[in-house]
Amino acid sequence: MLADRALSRQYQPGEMIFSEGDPCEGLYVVQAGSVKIFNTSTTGREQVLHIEKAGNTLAELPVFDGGNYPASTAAVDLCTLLFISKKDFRALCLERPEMSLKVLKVVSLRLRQLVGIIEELSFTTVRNRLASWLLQQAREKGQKTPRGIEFGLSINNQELAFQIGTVRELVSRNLSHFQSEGMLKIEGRNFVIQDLSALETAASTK
Amino acid sequence: MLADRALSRQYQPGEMIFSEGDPCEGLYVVQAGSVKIFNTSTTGREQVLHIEKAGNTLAELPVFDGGNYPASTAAVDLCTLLFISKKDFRALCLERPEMSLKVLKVVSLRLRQLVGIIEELSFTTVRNRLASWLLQQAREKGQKTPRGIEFGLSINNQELAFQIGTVRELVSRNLSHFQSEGMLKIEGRNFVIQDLSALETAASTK
DNA sequence: TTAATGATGTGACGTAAATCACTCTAGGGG
DNA sequence: CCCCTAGAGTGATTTACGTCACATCATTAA
Repeated sequence: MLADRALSRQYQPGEMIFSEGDPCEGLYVVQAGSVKIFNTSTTGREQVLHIEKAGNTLAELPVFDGGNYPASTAAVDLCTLLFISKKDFRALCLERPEMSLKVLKVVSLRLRQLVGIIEELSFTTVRNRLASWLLQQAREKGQKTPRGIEFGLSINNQELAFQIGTVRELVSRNLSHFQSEGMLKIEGRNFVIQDLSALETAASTK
Repeated sequence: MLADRALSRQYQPGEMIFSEGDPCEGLYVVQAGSVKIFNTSTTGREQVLHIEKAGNTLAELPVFDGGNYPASTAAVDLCTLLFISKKDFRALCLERPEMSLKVLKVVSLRLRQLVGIIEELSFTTVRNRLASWLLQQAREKGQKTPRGIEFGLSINNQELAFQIGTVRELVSRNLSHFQSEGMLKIEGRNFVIQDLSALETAASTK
């Protein structure tokens, strides 16, 4: 069985799992916690490609095309990852064809997300992307209250900036704008969306 | 056999094959000519994701995750495409496991390219990307001559701009710069790279 | 209580990018 | 032969972005 040969390991928050350009040994399954996949610029900026939570796989691609990892991955929380070697996984795919289709589905979804990121980077402003990001958070974990839609944030502005492809300062400034325009209220790390439709307008490109 | 149920059709240069958001019916194989896969902004700009030449497949992703096409595709040249329905292709993958691995390899490569585009859009300037693009062309079809590395271009500046995610004017301006810096000579649609290493410097982010 | 640390908010500034508005040119069709 | 058009080149301008510098605030450690 596969699990016999798989290797489980724990990573500390912030710890690197692998770096862009590293040779690919196999793929990972996130068992607990969450990890971020990202690129780094020479000046220290980051562009987050994806956040992967428990239950999902990670780095499926280089298993099949033989190349190196195209991006880096680091633990966000304390997390546990299961490692499966390239060889074992390929064997499994040949043995069970339906497994391949599942992997294809995962990879397809990822491709779709990357296309979305490219579209955003090409055609939208930081303001647009930040508004979209807030709406996304609201959808995922927002609570409807009399004051609006509320949710808490576990990351700082720096990390948020990396997720929408910009820098800390612009996040800070644009959040201020949203507040002065009355569509958002921030208390510490608690966010209240007061005017959803205004935020939706801010998220759209026209 | 698969070919029995597949449908071949010819497309005129510039003709749309499908548009972003269209429901996915199946995938295509490029038999002749080439197509471009791209996104469009509300203001009419384009971002080319990939150019697909004869022999390659197209739109594999939505076959497996069931979503709509995430980008548009149009014929560049006069070209012929073979259409294979979603159902037929999925059946084929289950029947022949090694087929799945091949598709996975293609999709992985595509993913890798998209990550590359994101990295470029996030961290490089138009100048960098244009230099990279010229180097890429030189590698693909450049001829070494006494004057340098020569190649012809079949597309106009507008199309070139879309491929590197910018606008016509910036391409024109940056090509002028490269010429006045002595690393490039343009005669009509014929390009001569006179100083390769200078162009490589211009392509790198430092 | 104080010092130190990390995150945030913001003004000022420089630069790259996009847009607008033209001009110029070459080539094709009438 | 001339007109028309598509593509290219280019100045002027505006806007968005990123960087630097610094002040503020909260939290923690000493």
